[in-house]
Amino acid sequence: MLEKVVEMKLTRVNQLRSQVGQEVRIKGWVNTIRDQKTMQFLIVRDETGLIQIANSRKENPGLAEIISGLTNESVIEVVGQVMANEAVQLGGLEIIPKQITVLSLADPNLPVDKDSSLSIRLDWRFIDLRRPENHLIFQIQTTAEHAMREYWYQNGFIEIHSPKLMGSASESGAELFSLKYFDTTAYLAQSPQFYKQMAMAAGFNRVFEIGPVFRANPSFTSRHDTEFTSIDVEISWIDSHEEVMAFEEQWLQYVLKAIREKHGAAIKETFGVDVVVPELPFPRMSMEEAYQLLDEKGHELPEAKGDLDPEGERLVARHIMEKYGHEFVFVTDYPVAVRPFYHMRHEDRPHLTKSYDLLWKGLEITTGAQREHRYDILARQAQEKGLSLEGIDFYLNFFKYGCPPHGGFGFGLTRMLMVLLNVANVREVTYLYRGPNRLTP
RNA sequence: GGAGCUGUGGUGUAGUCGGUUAACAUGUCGGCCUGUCAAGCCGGAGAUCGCGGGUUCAAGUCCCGUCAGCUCCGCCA
Repeated sequence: MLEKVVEMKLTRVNQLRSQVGQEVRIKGWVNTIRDQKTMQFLIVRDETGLIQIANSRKENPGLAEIISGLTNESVIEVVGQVMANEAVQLGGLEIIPKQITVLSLADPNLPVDKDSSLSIRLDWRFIDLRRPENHLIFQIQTTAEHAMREYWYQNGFIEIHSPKLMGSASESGAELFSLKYFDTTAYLAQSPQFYKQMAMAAGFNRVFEIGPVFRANPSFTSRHDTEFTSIDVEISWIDSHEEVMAFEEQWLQYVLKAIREKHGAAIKETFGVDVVVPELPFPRMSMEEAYQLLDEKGHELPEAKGDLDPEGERLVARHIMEKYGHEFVFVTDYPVAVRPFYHMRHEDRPHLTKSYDLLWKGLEITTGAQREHRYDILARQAQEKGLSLEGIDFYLNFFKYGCPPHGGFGFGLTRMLMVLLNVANVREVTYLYRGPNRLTP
């Protein structure tokens, strides 16, 4: 008899409705204990939902003792009969237990709860992540990445995995983490930029990578971290950055459609956000136009010549929403001064790059551009930016032996989730956050 | 790197112009309770108020320093 029980198939909580009257076996966490004199109630939680377990002390004193010894968040196995019961507010279902096994007894003094500060919740991230809304976040992330890959796959992209250990910097600007590497120094990649461009020189035509990047910036904001997942795309045979934007908007539309179909209702219920599948094309606004707009709106322009400050980005986004009813906007043609050396410049306006940023609800989620693929021009632009050619020799070589015109973009995965779900901090949507003051857990 | 705010039992908070045993909720522990469902009721334990220094007869409460957290700016995805 006992052996038969042990062999019984595991049922997930969300399948119990179809098992009324049947004997089932479930496993999960103890969510709530209501231990009364005659009746005992447990709420057990698994990844799919909550179910009440109801035990009569008189009828089953042995189980009563086990239940009285339970603690919240303990992991148990319950074998029993599923009963429909209108009186049960939790879905009208309950299990009358026959056997309860404690698989992992939890210390009753939990160090966090859902109302704890973000910092404490991050200290105890594995407990915090048990909450269904956190499961949802990572289910959405999974759907997003899956849809991205589907789209790439359907469009002939090749996936690459570029090294994260590098012998030199890939881009100026963002600072690098350095580490001891045998008898020399290595750097953690702050971007797969150079290596995805290498794939263009290698004739891969179209590539993508989803991978970690590292930035040694002491950034104390709600949208920065020192390690994050970057989504990178690079495309050959383009004539301008417009083609990169055209790709990105179609790709994003596909991804958001998938997210809306699969999680739209849950996102609405849990985060109160309507997932909008964006219409094509996304609105575009040149940096010059953006500056004019901000000037008209009386926004004091930042000293940094030619870039938008966060407030400026929000104002532009609001304007686009009012005028076009669109959540996205491509801001294009950034001045040379605020862009890296490898961005191609406009032939007729050499002070402007063929580049763009994508803002979603006022937050920057992408930087893209057509790259400069002509060796001499690229080397000259690098020198103008004060880079030593020896340091990027390996990179410049990509353009020396025949390289297609190409362009691409980098996209922040957690920033996308943050904006999608309207959460205030990237740490909430990052599995394990890394920042200037956090290296654990 | 710059600016601001915050730092009180496990967790979340209150603490009024500085004044005697630091309060409340929740969790936890014990007891009670014939089906609960954010269970309820009674009782207990638990904080020397981030840390260091100062002002004062007296400091959680004021000042300085320091550390930590958060937010914004800079940097960027």
